[in-house]
Amino acid sequence: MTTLTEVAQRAGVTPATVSNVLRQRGKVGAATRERVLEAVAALDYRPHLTARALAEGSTPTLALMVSSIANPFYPEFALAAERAARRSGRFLIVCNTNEDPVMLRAYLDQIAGTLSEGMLVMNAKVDFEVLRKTQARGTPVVLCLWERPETPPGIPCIAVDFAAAGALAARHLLELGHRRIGAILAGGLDGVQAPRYEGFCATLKLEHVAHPDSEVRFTTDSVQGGYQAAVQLLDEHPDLTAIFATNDLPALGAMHAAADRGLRIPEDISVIGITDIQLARESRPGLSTVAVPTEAAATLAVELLEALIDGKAGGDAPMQIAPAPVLVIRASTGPVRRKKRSRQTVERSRGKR
Amino acid sequence: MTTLTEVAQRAGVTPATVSNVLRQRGKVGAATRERVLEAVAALDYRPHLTARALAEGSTPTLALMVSSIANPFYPEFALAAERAARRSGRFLIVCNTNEDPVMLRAYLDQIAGTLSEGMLVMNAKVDFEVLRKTQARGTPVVLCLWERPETPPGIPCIAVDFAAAGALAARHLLELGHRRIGAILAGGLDGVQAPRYEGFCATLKLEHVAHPDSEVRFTTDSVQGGYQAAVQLLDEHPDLTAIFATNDLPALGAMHAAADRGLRIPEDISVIGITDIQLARESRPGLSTVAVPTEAAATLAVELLEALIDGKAGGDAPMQIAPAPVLVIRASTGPVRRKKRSRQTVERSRGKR
DNA sequence: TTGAAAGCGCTAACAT
DNA sequence: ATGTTAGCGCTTTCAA
Repeated sequence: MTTLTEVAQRAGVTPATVSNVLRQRGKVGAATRERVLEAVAALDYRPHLTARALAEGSTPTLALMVSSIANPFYPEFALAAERAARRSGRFLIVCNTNEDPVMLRAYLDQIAGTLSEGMLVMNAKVDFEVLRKTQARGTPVVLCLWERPETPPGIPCIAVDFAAAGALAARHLLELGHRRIGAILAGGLDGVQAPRYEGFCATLKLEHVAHPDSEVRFTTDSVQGGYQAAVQLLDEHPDLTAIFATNDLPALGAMHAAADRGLRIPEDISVIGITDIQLARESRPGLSTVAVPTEAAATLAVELLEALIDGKAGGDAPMQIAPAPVLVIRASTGPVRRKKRSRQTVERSRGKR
Repeated sequence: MTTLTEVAQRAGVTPATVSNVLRQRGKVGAATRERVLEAVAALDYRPHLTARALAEGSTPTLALMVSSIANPFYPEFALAAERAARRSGRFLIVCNTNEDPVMLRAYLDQIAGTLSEGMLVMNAKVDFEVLRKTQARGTPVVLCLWERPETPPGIPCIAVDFAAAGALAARHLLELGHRRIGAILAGGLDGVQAPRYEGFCATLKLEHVAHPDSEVRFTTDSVQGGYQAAVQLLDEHPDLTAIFATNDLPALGAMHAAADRGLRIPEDISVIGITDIQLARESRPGLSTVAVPTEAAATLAVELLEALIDGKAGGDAPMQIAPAPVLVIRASTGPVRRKKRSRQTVERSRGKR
């Protein structure tokens, strides 16, 4: 490994001078500058970022904590976050906590403030106390996708109005004439996706459309989970004309379930999700969904974190609201058909498939 | 931020002693040990990994260069790599080069040997010279998925026999009776996926099954690309009874194309891919594919890199071969149906046999 | 068993 | 315009 000192020796100057030309600090004579650059090139020198970090008191990296890279949404977010980080010359360390709070804590303890200057947290269930402690120790923390804009968590964060997303989905289905809509909630009533369901319910209520508890299913945030939930819903409520899922993955599963039951989408049943992940575009039929501002939220999160790092904002920085979710109509939703499906139709199609 | 020195002061000892108890070096009296630990707890001390790295001459991180996190295969690989890295207490920095060789170079230049001890490279098109230079500068590099086991690249690597994967796919289709098989090659004849296609062709040839050039399409490694390629193939060669794609994403696209054309899968047309990404399991019908040993390759890659870092292996380390790909039969492939095809078609396939 | 001291590679006052 | 000096926080001989 070549060091600054070696470059300095070869160029016949001191390390300080080399550092100056490298950092573009100016105040270096053109001649020496030349010699230094020549030496740098000749020795194939690369600055040692760790040493620089120690000397400067900060590392050019940000850490992103995700609960599960397996979920296709995270890579999309991570990609956007990395782009934003690179804009200010920072690297991104992706840490996968596997939904494990212990792992999250371990990461926070180990890399916050040492291997990285700041932490982006996307974890579903996080103990805010742990985040506050990290913050108190001096490393800025930003919660990336806070789902309740109406109640700031007391930690710097980017909020996304997920309730509005749920409402948008509900409104879309209502406008298409649907009145019997099954719902699939990934995670449960106390989970991070609950606000989406609340927004959905509120809109139905507003329009005086009944939505009995028997028409909701709680499941995991996966295609698989959505599939099973939809199977139950479809079997127990053959009069459903639409299904709303709080996330695209389960919505995709619901589409599969409907197809397996011989139901045509959207003629027999409409399906809508939330997020607009890449897959939603690529499914057949294309999944109607409510797009969440992934890119914008990631950019805002990085920018907020950087502001905190640079001291331009404090731990009491106001919550920032990401752009509003927008409805994306594809082929999985359509007007309700007058001629309702009868029990028999269902049985028949089931047998056929 | 609390430093070692502060802890030492509070415990009434020197930094060296604190370091010793923290590193479990033994040789510290039980009493002082107690006091030190107490001070550590009281001050909520966390070692500064950057400082430690500088003092020790190495950072506990590995970098993984991927060409595009957007491709769902990479997160799966990254997840496995991270797990393996954590086993030895290392963190993983994920660097997205966006298929851009300049970005790759920039990352290599900046973080190799400073922010990370070693580099895992998964990029499709890499300039080996750049990798060798990095290696020469002292930072180990491992190529994660070398696709030509028969010709080692001269850089430490994990090889996956992709040609065998292509052969397996071909054999499976042949055994089902298919004789007219369209192929979709993501990337082109000089791309990283070419060996898969070569393996496929070789097997067909071995069985004397014709595979004219007009029945291949080159496209991008995406659902979209596969869709378009399949549309062409299907339109121009209505007698095709199966489609082989060099990767799961385009295979999924091909399934969509077939469905859009009113073809039933696998009754009218069989589709098979390579890799076995999560999506292959979740598609409808489930995609038959040839599973690549993602987890094993990632683990091997990390272990090889760590061996290089620890000096247990040199830059001339032998190429390691990952476990052989295995055929995964799901619902997208089935026996050829004679009656579905035109008379002419049947005769033609018979004639070729 | 504990302490003192040197130094990892770099940066940043402060001198000259 | 360039050099000198003093660290950043930690580890690690080598002494005591």
